[in-house]
Amino acid sequence: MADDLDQVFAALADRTRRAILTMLLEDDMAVTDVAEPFEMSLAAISKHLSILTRAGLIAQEKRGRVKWCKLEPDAMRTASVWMQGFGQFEPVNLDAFERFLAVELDNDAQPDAQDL
Amino acid sequence: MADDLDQVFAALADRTRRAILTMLLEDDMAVTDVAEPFEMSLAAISKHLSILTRAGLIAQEKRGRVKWCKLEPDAMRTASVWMQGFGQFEPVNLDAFERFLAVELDNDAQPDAQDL
DNA sequence: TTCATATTCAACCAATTGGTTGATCTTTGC
DNA sequence: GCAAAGATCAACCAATTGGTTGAATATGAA
Repeated sequence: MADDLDQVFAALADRTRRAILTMLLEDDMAVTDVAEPFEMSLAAISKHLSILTRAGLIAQEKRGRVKWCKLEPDAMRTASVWMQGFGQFEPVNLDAFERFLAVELDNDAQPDAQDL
Repeated sequence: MADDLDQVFAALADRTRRAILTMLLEDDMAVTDVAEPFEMSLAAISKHLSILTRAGLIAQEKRGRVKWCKLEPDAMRTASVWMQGFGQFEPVNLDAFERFLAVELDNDAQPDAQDL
């Protein structure tokens, strides 16, 4: 029922899942390692990961007993193109992104610190 | 609790709301006119519009008894920048966008046709 | 074989979402 | 003043979401 954009935007509309994507930007990770920084059960993270997978934002590949998660950056393109139609955003401002990313990493990927 | 990105992405994760934004791309509209193409109560559209407003994606201004809705394209910039960090998207491909928009207009803004 | 590790499944729960209907409020036109 | 139009509010409902816990299912290591 829900189209691709529904799933991509819905997947992105959660702080935990965005933090996961940001972590995966650095490197591929196993499910347990993805879960480590969060104050939340492994099962919850597992659910988040399947939502991200269904949206096509990540891919999961099982090797042995470990399931590796890696970013699928292509999946965001359609959504990104959709959004760009609504403003004349200057072509990728990487500086702005780097600054934003730093903040996101502080706020999201270290829930212990933010929840005080 | 939910930060700005939460609200923007959550607002975009709904076909009806995306259709509304697409309609507003053409021109500012009154609430009743926004509601007209949808098979849904005015109250439902009113809720969608307040979600879009809370997310900062549109602004509503009351003139007389009519409330005008207009796009606030700036609000999407932060989200767009966030997304662009995950892929090396070629600088705005307007052709692709135009094609995509045509499809969105057919599928979303004319629910009668799509629901057959 | 046996034990531990990696991950998911299943059932449950509270909160949120997207919709409805009917009442309400404000503004306009006669 | 009064009725109609524009829009929201309030109460409700079913479905979904984001989390929990405990059991189940691999797989790897000893």
